[in-house]
Parts: sequence; C-alpha cells; structure tokens
Amino acid sequence: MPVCSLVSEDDSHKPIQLHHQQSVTLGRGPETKIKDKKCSREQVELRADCNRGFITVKQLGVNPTNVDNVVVGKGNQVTVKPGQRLYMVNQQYPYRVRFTEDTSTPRSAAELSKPSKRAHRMSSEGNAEKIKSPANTASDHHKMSDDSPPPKKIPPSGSDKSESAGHWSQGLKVSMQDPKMQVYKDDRVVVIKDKYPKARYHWLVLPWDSISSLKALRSEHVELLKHMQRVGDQMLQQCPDAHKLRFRLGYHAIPSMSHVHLHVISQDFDSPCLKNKKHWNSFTTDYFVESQDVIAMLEHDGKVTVKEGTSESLKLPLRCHLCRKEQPTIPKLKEHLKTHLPS
DNA sequence: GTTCTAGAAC
DNA sequence: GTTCTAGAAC
Repeated sequence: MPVCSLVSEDDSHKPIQLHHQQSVTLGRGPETKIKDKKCSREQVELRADCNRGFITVKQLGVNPTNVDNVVVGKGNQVTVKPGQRLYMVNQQYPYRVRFTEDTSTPRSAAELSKPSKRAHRMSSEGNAEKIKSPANTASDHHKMSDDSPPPKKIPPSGSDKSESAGHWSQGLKVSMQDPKMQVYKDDRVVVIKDKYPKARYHWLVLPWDSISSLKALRSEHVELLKHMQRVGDQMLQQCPDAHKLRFRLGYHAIPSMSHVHLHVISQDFDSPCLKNKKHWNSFTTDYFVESQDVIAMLEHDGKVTVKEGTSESLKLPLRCHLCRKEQPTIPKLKEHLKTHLPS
C-alpha cells in the first residue's frame, strides 16, 4: 500500500506521515510550526485513503481552510488529491499530499498468508454473504486450492428471448444472477468480477434493483450508492494485493452496458483485455466519474448530470494516468505502463 | 460490451 | 512487408 505524506509546500517543516484510515488533527502547533493565532490548534482533521490515493479534510477551526481556491467551511469535509493544494488557514500555509510506494517494509509471512484465508466473511453487514470463489484472476494461478470441478458453462435459463433481453447490452443482468459470477452478495447488491477485466483487479458492484443508468438516479438512491461504495471498499480489504496497488471506484459517464454498475478497478491496467483507446480513456479521463462525486452530486442536486461532450473524452490521445506522458499507440502505452508496475 | 477486418500508418 | 486502429456487425 502506498504511503501518504502531507508536504509543506513552503518547506517550513518535514513532511507529516498520514497512516491509512487514521484520523490526524493538525493546526497551530509544533508539528506544523504554525504560530498564527488565526489558525486553531485543531484546525483540520485529516484522514488518508492510501489505496485510493486521496485524503479527506474536515475543517474544525472557525477560520477558513482552503483547498485550491475553495473554502472548506467549518464542519465540512472534502477530499484532496495529489495535484491539489491545501491551505491550512486563510489561503496561507500551503500543503500538498503525496503518495509514494512503500518499498521499505517487506510484508511478514503472517500478513502474506492472511488474505488467502477467505474463511472469515466480510465483516460489517450481518446478512452479507461472501461467496466461496477466488476474488481475482491475478493470483488464481498460484492460489487455487480448489477442490471443486472447473466451472461448467450453463446456458442462461431464460429461454424467452425477447429481442431486448438477449441483446449484448443486457449482459450484466444475466451475469449478476449467475452464482458462478458472484463474488459477494447481500440484500441490496451483488459483486461480480468483470468478464473482461481491464486491470489485475476489476469488480463490478451492482444493485439488485434495476436502475438503468446514472440518469435514473435520484436522492432516494443515495444510501444505496453509499452502500455500493462501502462494498467496493470491502473488496479491497480482502484483496491480497490491495497494499501494493492503487484502486479507483467509479462509474462510466455513458456506459455501454445497461444496469448501473460501480467499477472497482486497480490502477495497474495490466490486462490483455485492455485493447483500445476507448478502453483506456473510459478509465483514465473525465469519462470515469468517482463514486464519491456521483454521491455528492446526488446529495446536492438530487440527480447526476454528465458534462456535455464527455463522450469526446474517449477520443483523447493516449496519456499515462500516472506521469501524464502521451503514448502513440496502445502497445507502446502498455510497454510504458510496465515501468510503473510495483516491483 | 466484444469480435472481425479493411485499410491507414509505419 | 507488418502493425495498429477504427468502424461495422453482433
């Protein structure tokens, strides 16, 4: 898992380590060397999500904390990603967040063996059910302690093939009902592995309720979407590689497949199924809308709007999502991505 | 969403 | 000549 540090941009003190999912309160004091009385001793509460590469910032003090040019506001919470600037108070004391790969601490044998013990079911919700199935393709090869016969292909039982039901765009509705595809389910959602994963880990979280697309979402769906995101986060908790890979959770602005689905995808993009520009840009441009942004939009506006011209994002030049370097072709891009893979 | 392939790009 | 893309068909 990457390590997060909060870096003072005017270099007034050493970077402050933020540990994954541990809240830290900062403000006027020795750690920041801020002596400004406008800055509360408890100005902000910070919490890093190292898997997903952002921190949340809650303003506790009365005077404004800013992210770029926007005031957070007392009691409010926002996220800060690399590239954004956090000002502790009054547009002063600039900070950046930085995520670096943790190469210093090799994992213990105990930690390594932990993820393969899949016996413990997913924790939080009572009626959740972790289905006995390897969670990913990448480690299956070495991990398969499988005593069951290889999965057989059973044709979909619904033989009443009305034209729309059999259409390729309805494929997710079929897959999500197939117990062999299900990796997790509870009373509200089901998780399946993407049939054509675009990275080492690529899951889809789908609600049982049929919601055709982002356009159909309303305020009443906020809780469901929050649950989908929680379930997506839980997938990372049981993912054996979550410590060394970054993940993003989000929706395609204009998906091809019907039925709302949350992508949970590792950021290695190391997959033979990633074949063309559309694949690439759908996960690395504005076409990919963060789960938290969808939820925020829904809470704020009661609906989700997609910026006009978002479909044009699919035609953008191939650009590395990590170093922003442009690549001429898909094969060259894939070659380039190898340079960013964790060792 | 994928597969297939003509023809552009090299 | 081969590689790669983009659009049609499914």
